[in-house]
Amino acid sequence: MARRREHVDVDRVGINDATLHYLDVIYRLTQDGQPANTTEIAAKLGVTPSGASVMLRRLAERKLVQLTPYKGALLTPQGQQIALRTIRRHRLLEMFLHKVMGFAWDEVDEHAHALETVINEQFEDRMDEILGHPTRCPHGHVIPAKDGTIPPVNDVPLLDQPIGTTAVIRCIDTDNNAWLRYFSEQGLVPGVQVTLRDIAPYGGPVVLETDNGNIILGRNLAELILVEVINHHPAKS
Amino acid sequence: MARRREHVDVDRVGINDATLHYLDVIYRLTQDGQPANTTEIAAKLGVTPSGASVMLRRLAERKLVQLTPYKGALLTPQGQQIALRTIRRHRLLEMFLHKVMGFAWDEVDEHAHALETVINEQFEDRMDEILGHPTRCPHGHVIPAKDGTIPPVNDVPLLDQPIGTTAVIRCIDTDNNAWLRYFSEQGLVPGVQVTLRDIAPYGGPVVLETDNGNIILGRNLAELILVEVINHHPAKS
DNA sequence: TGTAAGATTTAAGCGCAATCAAATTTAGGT
DNA sequence: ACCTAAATTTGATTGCGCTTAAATCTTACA
Repeated sequence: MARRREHVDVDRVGINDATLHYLDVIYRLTQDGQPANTTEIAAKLGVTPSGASVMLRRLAERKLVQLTPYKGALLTPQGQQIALRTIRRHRLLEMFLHKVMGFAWDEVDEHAHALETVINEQFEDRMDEILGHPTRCPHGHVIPAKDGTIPPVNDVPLLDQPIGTTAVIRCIDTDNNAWLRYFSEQGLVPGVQVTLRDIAPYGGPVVLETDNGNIILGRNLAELILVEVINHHPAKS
Repeated sequence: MARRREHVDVDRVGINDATLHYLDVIYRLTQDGQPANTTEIAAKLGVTPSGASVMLRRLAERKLVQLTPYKGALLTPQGQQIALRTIRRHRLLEMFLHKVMGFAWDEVDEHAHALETVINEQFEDRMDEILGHPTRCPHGHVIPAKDGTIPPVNDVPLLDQPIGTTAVIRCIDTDNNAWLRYFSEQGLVPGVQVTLRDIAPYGGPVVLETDNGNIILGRNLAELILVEVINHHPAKS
């Protein structure tokens, strides 16, 4: 009989807080295809490298992580499945906290982090339904499906586009709350249309045109903006 | 300088999950003024009596519990303050889960229990505001104020009233989910008006009149109904 | 190629909340 | 007053995630 794609039972006992946070961090650090360093993982989790090293061995014994000693850690398919489920819950929570509870988009990460490991499938499904099955978190990160599938997106960095490009912001790719607050104060949030007017040389500032006038942004912030391009050579009106 | 009534900082580090659950359970078991037994506490928490015994000693060392060995445990004022804060969060969560998220009233306790120890003051305040500062949970239990004050209520057991009494249901005083589901199926929820028509002798059933006709209820269920009396001798209309 | 710096792992131990088994205290009935 | 049953505490141990300190591996560079 054909084996239908199933989602893992991440609510089963034996997978606890700490495990979920490790898998979450390792997932994010291995997005580039490279194994995650012990020290990097430890730093993200706020523990010492030796503590992380021990924990990584345990995760490897549980077949959640593929560990090459002294080289780094990757997630096994099973570990990735669980990580994606936690990330799904995190991003659904962020959306819920923002849209339903009215928290600012720079406040939601903290709350979502605390809640992501204690809610269960029923809670997850309820949020999903209330929100109308959203595909993105408030910052624009894509929400993985329950089966671990990642809906396709074609977000591209705004700064990779030629001057004159008009595009719609799809994601502000940072977890720095101060920066997020600044972005929203400038009106730079997903869904807003911008035109790239200038990129000053040698890491200089970037000028964006919006419906509310021009915005000058430092390069480090501007490169966090991911967009969907509308046209590269806007006709003069 | 006059010392204003302050609420404790229950989010401070050093008070963890387990502690909060113990204080919560002890609070409920000591509502009658009697110390809580080690075995009772252990049963409510799903641990062995020996485990509870050790934990109680630790809580006593931290001055959260007043422990008399072999006799039982009471909460200190500080322990009570923390317990009430947890209970406040639990009942606000129940209200939130029911009113905002649409969970049935027999589903909310489970979710609230998982969440009550991980949300913080900001989350608590946000729920309180969204809900319009409710004073009761969906089952009718009163929600303690942030400073540990308990709003006055004058709920009385329906079965303590004489036959013929008309009253409004204020609380269904049980945490048995199956019973709760049955109550709501019968339309017996807080706010509903009922008239006590009969109490059969020797622990027999009870007859209640509602807007939707008569309801016959087992004694054990009927005695869980707390009410506010409207009149003891209703005039025939 | 040797070596030093940095990253990583091992070793020993801690704190917490459990467990089981054994010892102890309490309370009730004759 | 005694003796037994039930409740409770103590003692020894476990699992987990963490710590610091010491040992070991890797890498880059002179």
